[in-house]
Amino acid sequence: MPVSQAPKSHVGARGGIPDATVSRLPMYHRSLVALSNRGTILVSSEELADAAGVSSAKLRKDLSFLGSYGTRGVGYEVEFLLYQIARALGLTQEWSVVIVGVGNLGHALAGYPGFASRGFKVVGLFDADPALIGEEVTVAGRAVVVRDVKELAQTVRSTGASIGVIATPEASAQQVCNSLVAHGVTSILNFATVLLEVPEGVHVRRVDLATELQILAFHEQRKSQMVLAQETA
Amino acid sequence: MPVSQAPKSHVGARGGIPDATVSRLPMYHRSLVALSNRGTILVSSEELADAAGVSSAKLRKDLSFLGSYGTRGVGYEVEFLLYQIARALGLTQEWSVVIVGVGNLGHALAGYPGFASRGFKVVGLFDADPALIGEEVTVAGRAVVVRDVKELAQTVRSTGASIGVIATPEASAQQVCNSLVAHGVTSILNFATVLLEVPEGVHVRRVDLATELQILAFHEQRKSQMVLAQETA
DNA sequence: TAGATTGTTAATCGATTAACAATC
DNA sequence: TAGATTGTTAATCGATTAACAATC
Repeated sequence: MPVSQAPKSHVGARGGIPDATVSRLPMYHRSLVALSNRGTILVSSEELADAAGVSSAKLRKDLSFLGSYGTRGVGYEVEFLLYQIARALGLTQEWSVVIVGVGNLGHALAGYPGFASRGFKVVGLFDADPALIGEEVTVAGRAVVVRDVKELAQTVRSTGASIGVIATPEASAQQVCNSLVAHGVTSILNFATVLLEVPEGVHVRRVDLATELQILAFHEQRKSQMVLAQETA
Repeated sequence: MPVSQAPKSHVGARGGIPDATVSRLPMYHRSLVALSNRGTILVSSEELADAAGVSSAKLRKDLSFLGSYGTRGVGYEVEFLLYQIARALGLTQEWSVVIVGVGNLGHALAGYPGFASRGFKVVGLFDADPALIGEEVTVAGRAVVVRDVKELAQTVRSTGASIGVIATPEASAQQVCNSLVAHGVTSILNFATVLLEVPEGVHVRRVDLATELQILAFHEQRKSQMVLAQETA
């Protein structure tokens, strides 16, 4: 009884790109940019998968969710596929971003060259520390002045920024988050250790440096245990 | 025909903790530390799951891979569970870490308070820039001097550091990685955009700020598309 | 004993993979 | 036509979830 027609197509078809696939699209995008810079015209799924560090089967499956952008027996046109992935990710439009917290991490983020090249425009830098307010930070060649976090509302409203980055100490993260959300930000990248409470519809991604190190430690420990087990055996 | 006995138990049983579970252990650890600081003695799976932002079923399933550390009808002892998770993650031992690349990001990492409190000791800071070499950076109350990346080998050997953090520009990342691996580092946290080539047995985790922002942009775009679709309908 | 909560089971779901038909 | 490579299928695998028996 083949009843497997409707259920899967609901997810796989129009619009619904699996999370696992979305998380790999930036890698494909980056690999294609590198190929493009080298002047490569065509690329096979095998070559691109190699560059991105995945299997060719996975790559083809992933791309199939975006559409049918290759040519059988030939491969993919680099520029065309690059555009299609950029479009799927939303990189063909400009996104206004505000960064709250301009300590070392905030500085690192503001100076990150990967932002501007992918359509992210830092329209505001904010901090609560008077020592930092007024400082000029060079972001993608433009000078951006660090402003008081109290002026956040105005900037978010006037620029229509929909993405906010929180790089503050833990203690102020939730408060900053509330303020961002209240003024129209609906996507937040959180570098603070706390789990943010947000209303439904607001998307939060948390990047925690300690988490990454801890996972690394776990694997490191497992290695030494394996060595020990071998010695015992 | 119930043949499902051996296959699953191979992964679920001794030692083999699923990747998805490992990735959540740091969150549980953090939540337990918070509870411990508040003086909480006992916690139920429901409460802890809430604090960590997961379902109680998922939490109990995750914890069951570590062992049976709760009491039915009662809950989990905070201090005991905290220790067990720390032990599983390898946080009961000290890990020596070297950080290569002491720009804004490297500074942010070195100054990150979450390192020392979880047993990570920064034993070396390295850079290739003469302007940075010699600078004293305060790491967990100790002064650590930034040294020339050429002296990396000596420090890794003498301290037995097994974890390396790469916060260099893209161009030097692979070279630094090779050097780390050559001198005994077997786990690497990579903040550079490139995909590092490493020999088998070396564990690499990559954290890419641009990737995170791109995934955020994807979801943000999907929201606006949904709004558009609603308006059309 | 009655109430509470864990640890485990089994069903479901989503992601991965290998194989290959479609097609350039 | 022969060779190459995509896009899709179907099988497998791992993760999630709800329900509940075990047990404090």
